[in-house]
Amino acid sequence: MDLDIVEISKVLSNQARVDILTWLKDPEKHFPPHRELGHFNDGVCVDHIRRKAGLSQSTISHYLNMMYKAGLIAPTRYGKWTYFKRNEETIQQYREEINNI
Amino acid sequence: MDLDIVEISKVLSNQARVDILTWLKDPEKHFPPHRELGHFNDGVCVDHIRRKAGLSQSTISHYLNMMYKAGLIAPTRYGKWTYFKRNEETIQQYREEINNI
DNA sequence: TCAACATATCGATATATTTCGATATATAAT
DNA sequence: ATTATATATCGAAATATATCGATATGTTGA
Repeated sequence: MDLDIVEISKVLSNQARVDILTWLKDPEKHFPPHRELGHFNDGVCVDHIRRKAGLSQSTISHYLNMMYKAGLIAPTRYGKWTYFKRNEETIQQYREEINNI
Repeated sequence: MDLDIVEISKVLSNQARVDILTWLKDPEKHFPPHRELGHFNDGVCVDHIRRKAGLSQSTISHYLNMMYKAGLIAPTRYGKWTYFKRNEETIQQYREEINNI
């Protein structure tokens, strides 16, 4: 699992994606509760992220997918909802790479 | 001095620029000595970086300029040579920002 | 002053990213 | 079955980035 620092840096080259990543750090603070789920254990649903970011649904879906492919977030599907939460392991690995840069 | 995390991430979104930054960490290891200057106290001249990276002179100049504008490196001019060295302060600030992400 | 050299800037083209609306897919509710 | 809802994918246009060769600028040395 060698981290691709360039790929992760591309994710972080966009303010909306940086915002999403930091919002997901503390969902209670940044998002309304999920109606169907009483918690944020698996992260936040795409629609909440879309509303908060103010971007189109397709753009958000695309951003989340690239963040997922870079290993920064992980999806969980419950019925028709997809929840995304941070993948702290990759984030920590990126921190360590940056510490060596 | 609020660090622009997006701007710095853009710099790091390219392998050649990441390489340059890491090479500059240990010039003795990565570059031949300067003919006119017996040291790397002010960093490494553009032409050495160009040779090592294998990119055109204009591309290297452009990269170094964007790295400079992001605050990651600092130039020193001696005669016709420009030497670039790392700006550890900004690099450290970026590390700290990433630690909070 | 002039030629040679190091670097910066300009202009151009190819590729990548951003962002959207439209459409497809999957699930849930009626 | 049909409709409504959530998300994903597709196709496209606008903008940005990558990268080069050519040219300009500044400096040194003959």
